[in-house]
Amino acid sequence: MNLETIIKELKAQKCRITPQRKVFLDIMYNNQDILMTVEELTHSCQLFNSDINTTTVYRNLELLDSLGFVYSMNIDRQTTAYKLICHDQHHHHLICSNCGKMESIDFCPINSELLSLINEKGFTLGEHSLKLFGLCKNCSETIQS
Amino acid sequence: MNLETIIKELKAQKCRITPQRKVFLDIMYNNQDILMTVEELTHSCQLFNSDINTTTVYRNLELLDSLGFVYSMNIDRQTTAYKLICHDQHHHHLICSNCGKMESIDFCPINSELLSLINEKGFTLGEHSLKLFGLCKNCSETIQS
DNA sequence: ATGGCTGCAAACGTTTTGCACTTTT
DNA sequence: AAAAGTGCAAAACGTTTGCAGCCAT
Repeated sequence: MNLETIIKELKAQKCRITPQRKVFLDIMYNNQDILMTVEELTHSCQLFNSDINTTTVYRNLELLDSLGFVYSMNIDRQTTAYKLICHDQHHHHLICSNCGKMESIDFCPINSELLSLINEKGFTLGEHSLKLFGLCKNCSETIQS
Repeated sequence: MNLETIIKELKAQKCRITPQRKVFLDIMYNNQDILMTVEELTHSCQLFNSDINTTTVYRNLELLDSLGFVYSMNIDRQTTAYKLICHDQHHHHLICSNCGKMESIDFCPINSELLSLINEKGFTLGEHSLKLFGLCKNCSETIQS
């Protein structure tokens, strides 16, 4: 899914593409592999448009979130980080415990053995996600040196 | 892993087992399948000991967290929920999107196909977690009626 | 011209901290 | 007796909201 698709969806919702929003969307799109805090997002946006306010970042995050375009997680006790969800298709991930980078993998764990196990439990399967934590190539090299 | 093991570990860290802490640990242990907010934890603790303060709950959560015994997640934009991590062995989970209940499954997705894929990417595997979201038996029956 | 978007400042709710006191060891 | 834990109140922090003005459509 590309940026144009997201912008099209926003326009369909009667949202306007202001300069601030455009910069925000660019930043989110260009960093779709990493989790970013509100502070980092604001700072990155300000490199392109000095008029962007933290409040605006929050409001734009909320907007994207309401359309299901945002994935967020606590990175520590009082910091939440965000990233864009650009699901071309369904994917599972390698996640670097050091830098937070997510890399998609072309592998799905759902097989017949698992499905029959789920059935036995009376569980109705919805979304699923396989997350493999560890160190990405880059970080494991950096940390060792 | 049982409660005694956790208490033993706490004592090894020179922590004291006060009445408040004991109640807190009991509550965490007895609710290890569900995510609980600080408010819920405090309220539950107060049913057993009216002297437990929110601050104490926070401090005990932090203590357990520092020993790696706590799993936490944002359940909405401004609420975090916690649960005890009692890993007898490594486990994967069915998670009910409605009630938050986690049920362990005896299945692991790591196989040779996946391992060679990870190797190709230069990724160093650490922890991994398969989460299957959906509705537990109980909730799917309740919701349909 | 309209209605959505923004920045600012103030408000809000959760989490943390300082301190005096109590309790476990 | 010493060290750790507690409750309370205050502080700190991230996030949200109200409002007046601005700007994309």
